[in-house]
Amino acid sequence: MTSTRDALIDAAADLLTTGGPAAVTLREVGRRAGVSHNAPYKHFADKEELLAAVAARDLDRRAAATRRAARYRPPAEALRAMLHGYARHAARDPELFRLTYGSWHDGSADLGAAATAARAAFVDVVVAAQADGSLPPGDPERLAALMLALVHGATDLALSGHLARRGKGHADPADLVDDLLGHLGAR
Amino acid sequence: MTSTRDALIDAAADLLTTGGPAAVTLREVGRRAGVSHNAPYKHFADKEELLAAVAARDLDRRAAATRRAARYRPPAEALRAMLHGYARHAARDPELFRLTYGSWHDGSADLGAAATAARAAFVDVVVAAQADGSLPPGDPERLAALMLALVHGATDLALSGHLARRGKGHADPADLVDDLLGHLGAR
DNA sequence: ACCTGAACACCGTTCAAGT
DNA sequence: ACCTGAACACCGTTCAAGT
Repeated sequence: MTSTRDALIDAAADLLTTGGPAAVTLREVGRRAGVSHNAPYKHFADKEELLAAVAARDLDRRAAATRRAARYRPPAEALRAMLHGYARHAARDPELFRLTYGSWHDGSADLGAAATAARAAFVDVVVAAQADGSLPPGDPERLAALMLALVHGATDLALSGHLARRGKGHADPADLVDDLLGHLGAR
Repeated sequence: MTSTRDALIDAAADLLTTGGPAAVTLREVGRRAGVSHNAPYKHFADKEELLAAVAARDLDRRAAATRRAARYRPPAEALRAMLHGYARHAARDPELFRLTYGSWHDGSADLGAAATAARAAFVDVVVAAQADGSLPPGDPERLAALMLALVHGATDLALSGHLARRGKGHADPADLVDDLLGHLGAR
């Protein structure tokens, strides 16, 4: 049993993934959800709030995937898996990635909570990696921010074509993650 | 003497900076440039191409500012100044930053050339910093990519509110740049 | 409480025409 | 070569009304 609200979020996410932001029209969202073109206004204040709900759902799923990547693995390995997973997810659905980490939707408390939860899952593994000596000491939140910023930036630059594409300078986001972990002394 | 084309680019950049992407309408761009609402089509194939021209101009200016930041300074200091300048520029004009590094405008060869030039200016300083021992050896383009990805990611996450805002985990993009340089052993 | 259909203002783009 | 004004299709949003 999916509520109309969930059907609207599904439809919006599908349209975004398939056709980019321009394809997400409330008219088409309504049509796919089997309701009229302005039924969305009974569930969301406006289009931006609908998109914020799509982003919040993506963040929730990422946080879950991040925690899964950490299970049954030594911290250093879990760390690498989480960061690689971040880049892989973005490469698989660039439009959704851009929405989720795009311009901030102030209206949504859900989004803020989901973002905090996703970050917390990552910080936990950083703490564990520091405890077993595979990451240097220091404020774990700040070290986590360093790694998240790196993987986010590498991913975003790769998507927009601002990373050298070929030749000796070529590097995937995953390569840059490995470079950073190497410089940090993670084993 | 500014051509109509330059006036259109100016108007579009102004509107973007002031009111975000939604404020950039061809009608208002034309009005500010003193022409009709579809005169832009005589200079650009469509709206996207106009925005690509705005982005290319921004990249050119950044490349120039990056080279300026490197003059009369030891490499390690120049490096830090360039990276801090990157973050500062983005904080000063977030909308322009998002446009320039946002979804790729395939149509524009100018944009690709401008992006390559901006990157090259940075790589030169990395090479100099490696030569005087303030950066570790290795492929300079790849090391440059690591630093650019970090400052880009930190900046983008800060703009979208995905970086911890307060408390012990708080870190500016500039702080994360310094952290990375510290881990790389830059003096 | 949730939904519909008509309507409004606005936008990107096209086209025929002007100089 | 560059520009204008009218027109078209489309979109987000509002509103009065229905169950």
